[in-house]
Amino acid sequence: MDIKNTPEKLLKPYNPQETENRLYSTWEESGVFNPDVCIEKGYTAPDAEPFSIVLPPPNVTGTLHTGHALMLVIEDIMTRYARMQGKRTLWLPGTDHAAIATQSKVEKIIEKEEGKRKTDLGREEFLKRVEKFAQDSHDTIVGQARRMGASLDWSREAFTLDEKRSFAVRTAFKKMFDEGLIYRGHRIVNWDPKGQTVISDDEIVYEERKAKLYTFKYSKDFPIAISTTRPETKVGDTAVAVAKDDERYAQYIGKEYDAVFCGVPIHIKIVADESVEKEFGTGALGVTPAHSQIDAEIAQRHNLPTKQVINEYAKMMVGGENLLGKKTTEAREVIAQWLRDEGLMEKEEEVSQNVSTAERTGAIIEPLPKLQWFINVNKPIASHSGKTLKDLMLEPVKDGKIKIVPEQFERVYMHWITNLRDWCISRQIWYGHRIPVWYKGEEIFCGVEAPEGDGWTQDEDSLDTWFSSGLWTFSTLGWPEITEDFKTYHPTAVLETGYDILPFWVARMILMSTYLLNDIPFKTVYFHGLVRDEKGRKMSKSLGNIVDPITLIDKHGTDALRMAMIVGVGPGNDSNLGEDKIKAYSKFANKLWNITRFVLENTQEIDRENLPALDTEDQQTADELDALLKEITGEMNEYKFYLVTEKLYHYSWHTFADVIIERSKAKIAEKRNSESAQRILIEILPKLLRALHPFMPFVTEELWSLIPEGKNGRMLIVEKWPCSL
RNA sequence: GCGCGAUUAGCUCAGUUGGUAGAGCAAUCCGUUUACACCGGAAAGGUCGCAGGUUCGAGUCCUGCAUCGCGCACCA
Repeated sequence: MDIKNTPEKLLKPYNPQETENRLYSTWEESGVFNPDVCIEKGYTAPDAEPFSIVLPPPNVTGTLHTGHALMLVIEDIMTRYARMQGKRTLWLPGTDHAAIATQSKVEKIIEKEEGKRKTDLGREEFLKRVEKFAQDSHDTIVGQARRMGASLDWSREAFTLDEKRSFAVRTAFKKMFDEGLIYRGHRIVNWDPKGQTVISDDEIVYEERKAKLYTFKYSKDFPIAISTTRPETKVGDTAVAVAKDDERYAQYIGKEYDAVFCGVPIHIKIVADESVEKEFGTGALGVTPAHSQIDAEIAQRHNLPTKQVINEYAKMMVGGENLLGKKTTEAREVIAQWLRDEGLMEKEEEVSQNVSTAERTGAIIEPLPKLQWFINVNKPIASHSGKTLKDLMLEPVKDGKIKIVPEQFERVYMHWITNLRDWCISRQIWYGHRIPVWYKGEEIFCGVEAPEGDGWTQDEDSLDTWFSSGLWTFSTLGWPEITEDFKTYHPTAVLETGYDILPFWVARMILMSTYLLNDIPFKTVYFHGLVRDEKGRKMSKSLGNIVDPITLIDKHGTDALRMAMIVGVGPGNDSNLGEDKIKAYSKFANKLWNITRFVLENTQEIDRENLPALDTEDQQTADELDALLKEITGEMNEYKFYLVTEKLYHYSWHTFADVIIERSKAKIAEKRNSESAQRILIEILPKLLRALHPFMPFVTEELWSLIPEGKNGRMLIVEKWPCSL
């Protein structure tokens, strides 16, 4: 065979390192990631159906991990597929300032490197440092996304804390404030004594620990014994609650007692409450309204006083020298010893209990009464015909306007919304959107801009980061301005993210969109699973098994990593990323390379203007491929990429290469229907490259540039998908 | 406590609407160096967690159980 006309590079194995960055630049410079350019250049019809995805913005807390890599791969597949279908396709990038996460990361760095605290630097200087860190992280992340081959429209990039998004946040806040959905109130909140801020229920991580359950009486003449793992809070008790129908205690209900508990005078009323279980412990519950959510609710029902005994630093606020100023853990021991000494202790038993800790700082949460901002999820909204935010969040999923893939997460979503409590949106941190509320004496002003006149001070708190991310599908498109982009691309087609983020983010986007726009934010939610190591363990710093996706790319190429992450991994399923699997697909890239070489070398003399007829055998082969393409197109539309990739892999290797190409060798050598054999080769190859492009964009684009279809036509990225259903 | 998922070849996992099991990796044997050794061919390997049920027929549907994992709640 004449090798002269074979492109030089095909004579060596496929080299992703030489190819990938070059091709990404070619795509980016040609502007095809931008749907406007695609229309301008005639790749997309001006009236084409829009398809949009907003990138779940990675936190600017460092670098991308394998979870991000998976997200980029799946969304890039969706985007490239839509683009090849001729849709007006936008995949919009951005990053998230991630308030608490970023701030605490920078705090840790400053403390480690300079031994300073944020208060040593002051708000302004500290924020400068955070912004510098955020900028660096952003640059890293953007570079990494490019390495993944992500066809994101960088010209539209957004940041949750930039000028436009801040304006959207203030606009949304004011609307909710004016309608009474945002309120300020004293409530028991999750206080993080280390981070010195409130956190939401979702930022709590439960850790199982061993604890001691103490059973005792407040004093010798107190009639009922109670149990607790936290005796130090008992100096703040104002009642004992028992079950209504508990005969043991019925005679005491309504009575009041005075006692001196470890030197602190307390006044206890006995009440009957429905939340008390007779069988648990002694069947009596010491009520500490200031330091327990449940107790606060009991206190409210019975009009009991609230007595705060623990401060923001988790230290005792009451008692004599033995208690005052002590940490809660120390005070616990002091009180336990006092109970033993006084002969009040009835029982001490080891129990295991779930301790609430803060996700970011690891500190044990101290429930405290605090003045905070909340979003009321149960208030009927006049502008939405009396529906509550909860209703607005439930409806689109119930009605099927929003589909969740895989389906089982719909129930998880419903369950979560149904149990939703008011959302605490204020945080005592510096980095983030400052609450757009100003005070002057008794006056309060809420506005998109600061009020006119002197003497106003802005609220010190900032907003929960999820407030701004809730607006993400439309703040990125220019809202509150009604832009062309907003009109074209909202609601977005798909929201693709990890299932662990469902309550945090997905629910909040639905809340914001349905309330502010009267529209859904996306039509489909696609959840991907966790990426674990090859042994199925969660990747974690302490295990030292974290894999950097960029290292894998350097070693095996982006296409190989992408395939390894997709093949056989259904939506919502966790996957194990082993290097063997990646190697297998880097071999596959090379196999495609050699397939193309063989086809080019063996079909050079064929007359493309005047193609010969196919013999029966090859005609059947052609029909089989069309059937396969039809099948996988259906699966693409159902997001079953794990099946499509497996089938394409198998077809390319074990049908096209092992059967069809092997057969053609014999036919060409024996001059038996050799023209038919050549024609089937040049028919199959371009179709395969098109179908594989969303998954393996680099090697397919490179090969496309070497075959006549690509040499004489457009880039593969803007070519047509090989099958229309 | 409530809910969800998993249990298939040595390992990691596929298996669309029920028709006597598949892939990758590993291991065995044979072959090939003019598309590709990042190759080809062959053989081997499974009572599809357990027990019932529906059915002509169940990995697939139903019930119960076991083990593992996850989420939510409780945690006096």
